[in-house]
Amino acid sequence: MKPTIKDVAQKANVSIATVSRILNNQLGYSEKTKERVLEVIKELGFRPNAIARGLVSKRTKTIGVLLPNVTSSFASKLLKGIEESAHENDYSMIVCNTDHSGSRTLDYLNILGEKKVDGLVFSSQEIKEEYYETITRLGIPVILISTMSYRFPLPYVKVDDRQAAYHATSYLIENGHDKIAMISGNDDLTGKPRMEGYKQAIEDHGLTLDEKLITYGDFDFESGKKCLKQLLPLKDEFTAVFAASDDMAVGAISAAYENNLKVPDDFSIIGFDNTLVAEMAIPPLTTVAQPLREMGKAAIEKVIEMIEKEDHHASSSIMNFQIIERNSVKSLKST
Amino acid sequence: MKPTIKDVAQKANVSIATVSRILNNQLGYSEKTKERVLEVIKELGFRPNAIARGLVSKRTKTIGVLLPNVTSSFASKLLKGIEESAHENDYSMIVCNTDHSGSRTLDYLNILGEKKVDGLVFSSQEIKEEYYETITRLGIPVILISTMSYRFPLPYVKVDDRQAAYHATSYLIENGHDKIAMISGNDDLTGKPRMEGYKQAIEDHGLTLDEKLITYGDFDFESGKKCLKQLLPLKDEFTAVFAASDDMAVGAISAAYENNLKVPDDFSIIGFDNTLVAEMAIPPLTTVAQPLREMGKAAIEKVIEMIEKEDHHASSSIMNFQIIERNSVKSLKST
DNA sequence: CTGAAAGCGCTTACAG
DNA sequence: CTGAAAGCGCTTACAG
Repeated sequence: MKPTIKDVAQKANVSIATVSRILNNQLGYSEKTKERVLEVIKELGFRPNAIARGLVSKRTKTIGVLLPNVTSSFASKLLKGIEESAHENDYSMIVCNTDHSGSRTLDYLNILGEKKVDGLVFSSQEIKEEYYETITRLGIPVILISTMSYRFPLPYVKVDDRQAAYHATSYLIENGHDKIAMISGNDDLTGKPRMEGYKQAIEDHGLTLDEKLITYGDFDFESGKKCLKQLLPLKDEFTAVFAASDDMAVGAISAAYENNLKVPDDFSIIGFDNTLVAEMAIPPLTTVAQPLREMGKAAIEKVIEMIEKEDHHASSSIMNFQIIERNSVKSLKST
Repeated sequence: MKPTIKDVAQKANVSIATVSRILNNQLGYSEKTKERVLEVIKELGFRPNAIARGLVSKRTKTIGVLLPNVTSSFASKLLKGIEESAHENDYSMIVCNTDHSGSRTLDYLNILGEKKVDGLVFSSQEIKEEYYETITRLGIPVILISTMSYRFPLPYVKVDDRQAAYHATSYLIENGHDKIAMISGNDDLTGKPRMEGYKQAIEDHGLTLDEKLITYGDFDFESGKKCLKQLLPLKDEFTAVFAASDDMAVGAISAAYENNLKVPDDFSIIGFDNTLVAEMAIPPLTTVAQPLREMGKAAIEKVIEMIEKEDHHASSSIMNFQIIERNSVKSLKST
């Protein structure tokens, strides 16, 4: 049997209260007993039972992470930042793939509640009323990543999508493109603001918006392919495309390749996120970078602060984006 | 305050034992009291505290998952299979990024032990003696994915790397390539058997092995680039390359692109894994598929069976690989 | 069919 | 500086 606190107390000739105090770096024991107890602990290979500890302390040192899709390169990079920072702070993470399903999300929320996670990180999904209700019922702090809610006042960590999209589009325009298509997301969360930024940039630069050139995907690779195929008949009406995610941008490049079109010779493309696939693409993808790792880190630090201060309010953070120039955008200026 | 089992017992006029029985679908209560209790539970919005439950039942319904790198496309796809299957079986997963570090791995193993996970999934890492010792000490079942150990008898789920590599290499040979370079992994786990399969295929087909054409990476994108650059001066001495991972294959394609070399015109390449990046590559990558999702699923099912049967022994599974033909290999036959 | 009680392995007042 | 005791929220013999 694995040793418990009782075993070490007995062997060290002290009460379990004393062992507990030593374990938790509290006051109330002599240096001598501390040494003795520590020695017994090592001797026995004793490890405190976090479950028992959690039951009384009401802290499990674990955080629930909800994502719509673990497989996306967006999630991969985010997860890395979250994991790193959680581990640094002695927290573990339970990761949940919601698959964008409402019932799955709710289901997970309840499970996470039963498992008494100390806090929640919720990424890239709209906060439905029912989610908000059950989160509130759970009574634990939440931080949103790459999403926010006007209705529900939850703190978030994100980039200003509208502004970032504005810059991405402007970048294309500054490179001499005046007919720009868009592969947009189909949601209100990030799809819409990114599209608005795109439209605004076109307008501000005195170009005319062509709604035909706007196409809607779901941020994934396949949808990027599909969108580009939709755009194909209109090939002569644009010279560049702005994709609302790297995965979609790479999908577009892939569909172009299938149709013997080359990027950036036949058209330029700029992505969004700066995930690993952006580097991996042929040609390497010019994109607007979201600092995914830092965002994960910031989110974890915020929840932990909320947990430890027992204050479920936190400020939100707008992180900086940045345009990473690689080889998928051709300048039309010098030609 | 959140309702406890006591609250529902009181309100339903029964003992907590009865509530517990109903909660756990045991025998020993009338249909009438069951209904009443269930109603109270709903009324109060009662959810059992999994921590308290875990303390007495010794089951937490959570599994620890250790991976060297969550960001890799290999891990992404695997994680998806693991998550899906865990959730189907009402288990949660704590994911741990070991970063290939021994101390981190050990650290995590201990934390997972303290948190009383019911089982462990350990992927893509060598089992060092100290790992094995602490795993044994924890007394919970483990399943290995894409790794195994001759010294320590732990059940695993993997593909036969040697055989798969043999087939990948043979595939190139059958397509008319007789000078084949390799971008190998630098470890004994999967790197070595894949290289052996490669060598064997070359030998069996009566070709001559050229050690100069073997180069060593660490399975990641960057190392694939680096390896291809090493191979560049030898460009005329091979027509195809076998890369031990898709990430490295894509890295190689990327480095080729930088050097104005085209795949598959200037050389052919076959990868290993069939992760999402293989589909995303330009050209789409021909590769030997590991059924990553199924492997994750099989692993979870095995641990759960071990957990529930309280028998820490399980059979290992060799999963089937498959060559997925896409566009990165050119046939030299018809030319 | 049902309840009282012990106990899981800890932490935390309380008392000395 | 230290210990006895209560209690966290459950499950599980045991007894009826």
